[in-house]
Amino acid sequence: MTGNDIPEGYDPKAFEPFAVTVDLAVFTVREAVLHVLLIRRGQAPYAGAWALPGGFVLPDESAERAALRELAEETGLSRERASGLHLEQLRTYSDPDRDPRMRVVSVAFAALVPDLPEPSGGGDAAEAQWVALDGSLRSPLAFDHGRILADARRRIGDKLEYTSLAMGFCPPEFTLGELQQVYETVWGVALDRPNFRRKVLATPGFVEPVGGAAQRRTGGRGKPAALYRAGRAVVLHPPLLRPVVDSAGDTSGEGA
Amino acid sequence: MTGNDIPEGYDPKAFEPFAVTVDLAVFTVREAVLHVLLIRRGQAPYAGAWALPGGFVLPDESAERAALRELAEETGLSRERASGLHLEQLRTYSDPDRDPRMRVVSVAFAALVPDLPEPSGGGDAAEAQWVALDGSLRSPLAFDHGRILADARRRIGDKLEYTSLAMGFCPPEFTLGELQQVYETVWGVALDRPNFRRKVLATPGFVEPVGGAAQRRTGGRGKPAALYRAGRAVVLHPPLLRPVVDSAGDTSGEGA
DNA sequence: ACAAAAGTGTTCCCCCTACACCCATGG
DNA sequence: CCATGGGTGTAGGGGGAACACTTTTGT
Repeated sequence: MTGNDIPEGYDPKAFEPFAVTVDLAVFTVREAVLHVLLIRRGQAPYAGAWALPGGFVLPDESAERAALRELAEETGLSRERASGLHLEQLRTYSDPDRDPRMRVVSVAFAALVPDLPEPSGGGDAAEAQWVALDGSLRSPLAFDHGRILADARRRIGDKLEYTSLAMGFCPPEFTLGELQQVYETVWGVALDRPNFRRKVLATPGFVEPVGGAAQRRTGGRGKPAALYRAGRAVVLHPPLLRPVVDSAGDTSGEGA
Repeated sequence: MTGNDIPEGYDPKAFEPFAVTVDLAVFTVREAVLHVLLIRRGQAPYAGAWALPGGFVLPDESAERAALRELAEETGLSRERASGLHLEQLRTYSDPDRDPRMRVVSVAFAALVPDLPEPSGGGDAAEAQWVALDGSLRSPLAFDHGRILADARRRIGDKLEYTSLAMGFCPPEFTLGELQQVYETVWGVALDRPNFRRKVLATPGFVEPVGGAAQRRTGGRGKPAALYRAGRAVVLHPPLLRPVVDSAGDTSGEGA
C-alpha cells in the first residue's frame, strides 16, 4: 500500500519489527542430474538439516540486490559474473511462524548457473554444497524451504517451455545436444532430437550459430556438434511443449 | 534465509525496521471494459494521485491473510464472500526508496471480482473507486503503483490462456458469451465464437453446464444462452492462445 | 567396420482457423 | 419478419510427432 490507511499518528516502530530476508534456490545441471545449492545448518532450529542459502536484506538494498549479493557469496563468483546469471524472484513467504524465533518475511529467488568447474567456491560461504535432486535427498529441509524448493523447481520447469531459461544452465557457447540435455534433465523426459532441433531453431534469434564450430567438447565419439550461443530472443514461440507424463518420474526428495 | 549467516550476537532490532505491506490490484470487467479498484490519496506524498489499495501486514498474519482482509475491506464484501474470490500473489517490490518516508517492502497481489452490484461497497473503505483501464486514466499512479498495476495486468492476461482465471470475473453461473467477453476485454481482441466455445468445452471439467438453463440475463434479444459454472479443472489444456496482435490496442493509462 | 552422436528429410495426423449455416427469441 | 445473439458443421492448412536416413567422428 505504501501510504494510505495509516492510522493517524502512526509510528512504524510500534509494530513488532519484521525481518526481511532472501532465500535462494540455485540450480545447476551436473552430469544429467539437477542439483541445488544447499547449506547444512549448524545451529538450532533445524540443526543438521539442509537449508537454502540466503540472508538479510540490508537497509539500503532491494531484495533483488540482496539476492545477487548472496548469490555471488554462496557460489564464490564475482559480482560481475554473478550478475550475468539468471536470477528471478519467485514469490514471498510470510507465514507468521515460518521461523520459530522471530517474524521473518522471506523473498524467494530462483537462480540458474552453468556447471561450475569448482564445486561451489572457496569464497565467503563455507559449506554450500550441490545436492542432487534425484530422490536421494531424504531428509526434509529446514523451515519451509522444502516448499520453496518445490515451487522453484516447478517454476523453472514451466518456464523452460516458452523462454530461453534453459540456456542459463549452459556455458556461453553450447551444442544443441547440451541444451536438449538440460530440458531432459529438468523435465525428466526424453525428447526427440530432430524435432527438438527444429523447434529451437524455429524462433529467429533464440539461438545463433557461432561461426567457428565443431570444437570437440564431450570427450567422445560421434560427429562434432555445431556451437551456438544465446540469441536476443528470450521467448520461444511457438513454445516447446513438455510431453505429457502420465505418472512416473521422481519428484521425491523435496517433501519438507 | 531464515537462520543461517546470522552474524554472531546478531540483534534483529539493530537493523532499521522494515514495514511490510500488501498492495492489491483488484480487477473487474464492467460493460466490456477492464477496471481496477483505486484510491484517491489524501495526504502527501502523492496527494491527489490514484493509488492501489493496501495496508500493513499485521504481526500475526501472513501476507496472504492481510491481502484477503484488505480485499474484503476495500470491496465491502464479507470475509466469506471475499475468500471465494481469486486472489494471488504477484511479486514483492522492495526498492529502498519506493516510499520516501520510510523503508516499505510491499507484497503485491492481484484479485479478480465479478461485476459487483454495488459500485464498491459501503463498508470501511471510504473512497475506493473502479477506474476504467481504457486509456482514460492519464495521471501517473502514486509510488511504484503504476508498475505494479502493469505487472498485474500482464500476469492476468497471460494466465487467461491456460487457466480458469477468466471465470473469476464472472458470476457463479454464466454464459459462454459472457466468458468470451472477459477474454476479449482483457486481451483487447475479438475471438471467433464457434472456436472459443469448442476450446472451452474441450477440456473436461473446465466448465460444466448447469441443468436448468436459458435464464434470460442480458436484457436482450437473441437465443437464450445456456448457463455454465466453473468446473474442477483449473488448467485449460490445450491452452486458449491469444491471437497475435501486431501493434494496436490501448495499453496506455498505466505509465507511472 | 562398427558404434555413437549430429544433422536432414518425410509422412501422417491432429488441431486450429475460417467461414457458412441453422436455431431461438424480442421487437 | 428482421435483427440479434446462441449454437453446430465443415473444408483447408500448418505444425508437431514419429521415424527413416545420411554424415562425421573415435576406437
